[in-house]
Amino acid sequence: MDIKTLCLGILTSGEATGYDLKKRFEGTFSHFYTAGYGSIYPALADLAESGMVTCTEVAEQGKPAKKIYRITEKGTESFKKSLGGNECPCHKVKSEFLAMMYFAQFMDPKQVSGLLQHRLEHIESTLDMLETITATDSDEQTGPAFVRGFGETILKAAHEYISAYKAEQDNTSTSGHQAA
Amino acid sequence: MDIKTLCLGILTSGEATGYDLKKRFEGTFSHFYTAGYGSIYPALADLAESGMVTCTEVAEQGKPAKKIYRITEKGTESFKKSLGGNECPCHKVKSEFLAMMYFAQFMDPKQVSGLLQHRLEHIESTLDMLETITATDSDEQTGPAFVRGFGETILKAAHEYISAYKAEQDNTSTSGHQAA
DNA sequence: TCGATATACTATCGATCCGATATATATCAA
DNA sequence: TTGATATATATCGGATCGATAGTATATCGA
Repeated sequence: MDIKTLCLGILTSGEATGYDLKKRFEGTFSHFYTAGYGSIYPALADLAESGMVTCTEVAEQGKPAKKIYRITEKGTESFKKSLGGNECPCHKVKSEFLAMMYFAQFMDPKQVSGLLQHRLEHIESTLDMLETITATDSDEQTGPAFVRGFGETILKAAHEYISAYKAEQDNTSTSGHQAA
Repeated sequence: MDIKTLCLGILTSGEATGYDLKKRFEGTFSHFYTAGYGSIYPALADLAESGMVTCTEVAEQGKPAKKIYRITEKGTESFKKSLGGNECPCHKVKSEFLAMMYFAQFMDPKQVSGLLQHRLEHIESTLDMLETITATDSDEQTGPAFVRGFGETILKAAHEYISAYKAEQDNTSTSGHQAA
């Protein structure tokens, strides 16, 4: 499931511009997939070239021309095929946060606490975003619902774990000494 | 926290070859960071060139020569500095699994069930690995303990969520119709 | 004893991808 | 009027990664 395939998948639910796709990646998708313009535009160009999507340029007053992409029948076929083929889709986590935490012994407690706090806030804002989407989108398909629920479950578990650890840590370090 | 920094960090706990580092990435680190030889060897070469590590080539009977890397004082300094600097370490998930599940409506229930099953097994084996490590490593530092605990928590939450969904799904699809 | 497979160790290439950046305009707030 | 912010395009250089290759030993089953 590379970016090209994923873009194709999103386009099955309706036409979109590159900009629109980016919005999607910043929203519902942000908790399990990231993609910037540097990936999206080349992907769309490739898809257009191989006939998976059509591109219609629409001139607009004052604004730069839009390029609206629509999936073709060939594109839909190809998308379904790539869903069926590949047996073992990977699930990768690349966390600089955990990498840093692994070396917590090299940091002072205040910094560690800040790191944890920062992560907690990030988790909270992602959860808020997921909730907003749920409230808005009333007729959610089973797939998107599963993925959103997965995100919520994992984020809540992470939040709880980090909170508990942080509380313990903050207690230990304040009772023992006074920092500069 | 790029691969170079991370390799440097691992080397703070003792000398290692590129092969050793790969083993580390396949073990404790696998649930939050991945790195292959294509990243590790160039990283080590860079680190050696900039004086962060030294490289000692040791000829061995029958086997190819080992290159043992050791962190220098400059390297240790640099590592601590990079831990202190950067404010916002990211935590990214890139999941082909969730990307596919998002489009579950395009797949037949059997395939979805297989996908979920496969993921469950993968989670189970990762959990087993983490447990084995805990059992082996008796004096675990706070950092590694936090990271391992984080992994266990998240993996267990994911397992529970997927199991519950799968059970429900398998029930619905078998009672309703007979597949070809 | 032959071939397969695993372990130990090195290394690189091509493809992919991604962050940062540039360009343009319109609107909204200070 | 200055400067954010939103809409929309696009690309480049660099990071990274998966796959692959090479070399030697040891074990294990047929």
